[in-house]
Amino acid sequence: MKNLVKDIVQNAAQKAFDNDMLPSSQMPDMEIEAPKHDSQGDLSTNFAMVSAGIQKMAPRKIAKALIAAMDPVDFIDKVEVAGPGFINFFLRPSAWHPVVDQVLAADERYGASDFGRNEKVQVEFVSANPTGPLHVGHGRGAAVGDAVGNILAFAGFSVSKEYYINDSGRQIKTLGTSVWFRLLEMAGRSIDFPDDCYKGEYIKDLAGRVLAAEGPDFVNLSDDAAIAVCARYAAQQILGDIRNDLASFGVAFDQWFSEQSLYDSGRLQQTITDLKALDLVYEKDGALWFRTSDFGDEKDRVVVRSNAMTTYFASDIAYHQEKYERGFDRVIDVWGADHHGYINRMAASIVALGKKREQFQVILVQLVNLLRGGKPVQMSTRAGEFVTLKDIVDEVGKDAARFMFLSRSYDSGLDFDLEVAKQKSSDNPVYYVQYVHARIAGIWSKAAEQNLVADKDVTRGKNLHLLVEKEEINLIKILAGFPEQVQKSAATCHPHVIFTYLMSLASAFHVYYNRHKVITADSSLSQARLCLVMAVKKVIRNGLALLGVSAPERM
RNA sequence: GCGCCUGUAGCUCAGCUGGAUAGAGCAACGGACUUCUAAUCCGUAGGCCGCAGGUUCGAAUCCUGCCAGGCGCGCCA
Repeated sequence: MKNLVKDIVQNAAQKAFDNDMLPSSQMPDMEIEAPKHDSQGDLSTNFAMVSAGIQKMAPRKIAKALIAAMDPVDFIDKVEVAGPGFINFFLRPSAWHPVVDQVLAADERYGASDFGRNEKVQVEFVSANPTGPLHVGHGRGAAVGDAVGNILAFAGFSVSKEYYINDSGRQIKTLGTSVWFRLLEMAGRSIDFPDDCYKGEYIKDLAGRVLAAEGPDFVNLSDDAAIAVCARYAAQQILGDIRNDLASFGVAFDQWFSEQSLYDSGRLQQTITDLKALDLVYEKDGALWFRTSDFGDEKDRVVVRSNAMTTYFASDIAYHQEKYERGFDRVIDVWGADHHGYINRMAASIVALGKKREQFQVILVQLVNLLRGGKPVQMSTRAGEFVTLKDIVDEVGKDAARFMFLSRSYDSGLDFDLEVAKQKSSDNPVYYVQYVHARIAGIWSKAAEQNLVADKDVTRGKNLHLLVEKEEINLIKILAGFPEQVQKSAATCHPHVIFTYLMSLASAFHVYYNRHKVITADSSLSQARLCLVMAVKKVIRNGLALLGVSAPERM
């Protein structure tokens, strides 16, 4: 619709120039948009205002000339100049009816596009260390990363979702130590449990499982050997739990990438060799430093410590190089806001090794405030007391949790109230939207009982010309806007755009539902309305799917 | 001290690649079920868009400086 109107404007501008009503034929960078108020028409363009400089004329004069040059079009009711020079188009209902056909025909692909031109994008998210269960923050990161991946894919990007497993290094050893000491405690030894070890209950649980698997003689092993066994076993178990929790949360990764594999394959050593060959590193105080400050970082960073161990940063450089070698044009990392200090050095390393800055993007997800009935839930990671993602999914359900995580821009902190997320009421936005889907399903089953619709798989609308009510046209306008919202969401990597869209579509439907009966005595009109609400149902489903939320037939 | 994010209705937040009269939910008050699901809808009330400058025909939106809150500034990961 917007493109149609744009063509009309451009043709009129050309014609006005040909007739000497406008001095220049140069087209400005105009916008066609839906105005805020009904009195301002259905669509509006700022053509005249942005042309003022080109035409050297007052905007309202340009607008008048343009309208005068416009050919009459059957679906346009009237065109007028308003405000500082907006040109407002008032459309007839018939202008909007084809949208319903488009939705029904495209079905689960309605809203999809080739906007991304198949560009290969990798989205890496969660990537929590396998040293403990996922918590609320990971939940928000998981919801965001997964939704961004879905949205980019829907918008025509070739997307791969990946989880980076930090299964190497000190924290895994700490995990092994933690389990080992708990195990010794169980075996009756008196142990001073170290302060820097993990203290959660799950560690004791793991210790019990190791003991059961290895047998009573296990406690006689040397510390080093036992810790290695415990570490391997515990990391494996925890990773398995993480996979299960994410699966329950509706998140599926295309790839799980092990940090340890970078050591095993020699990829990490290769990266160090490359850095030396390119003179990007130097030695100081016995350590090897990367000249990241030459590429926008605040200071240089150590990649090999004076004890010959590589840093986490070194693994990450190798890992990101490996990503680009796999052919990704763009790499998106989803990180918690507390890691923002890491962005510049990562970006610097990527630029230093020959990629463009735009090929690396970090989505920083701000922190989650977990509340219960408006009061903060006290958590202490150190003491091992925290609400896990699994706890939340068990308590409020996958759909409510995901919808809540995606309801706000990740640039803002998020208040997540367990009581609200659990409520099956209007306080809870997920039901507001899902209810639309279920209501329409209900209407359709009633219609089927009355044999109103012969074919449930409608691929185009019937009697659409009968849709003339204000609420019906409004609904169709919103349906027409879905593809654009998907693109906006993809272009900005902001899933809450879809959330906001769904809320407005759901609201428009509820208004319509309360004011008009879909099934009436008039079977032709009923059919037309059934097609309209079916289109709404499909768009709700498509939008929810992007956010990883289900669309129930019944509630 | 430096960096990132945030500041919009009583509360939680949309709107931020500049446009017309700044929106929604919750909370408050008053209404609507013999009807396809009241998990809904309608109405009322509620605003120096943190403050001060600047750019512009036009600023919640862009720039600068303040103020306030959150987070971060390791040869940790």
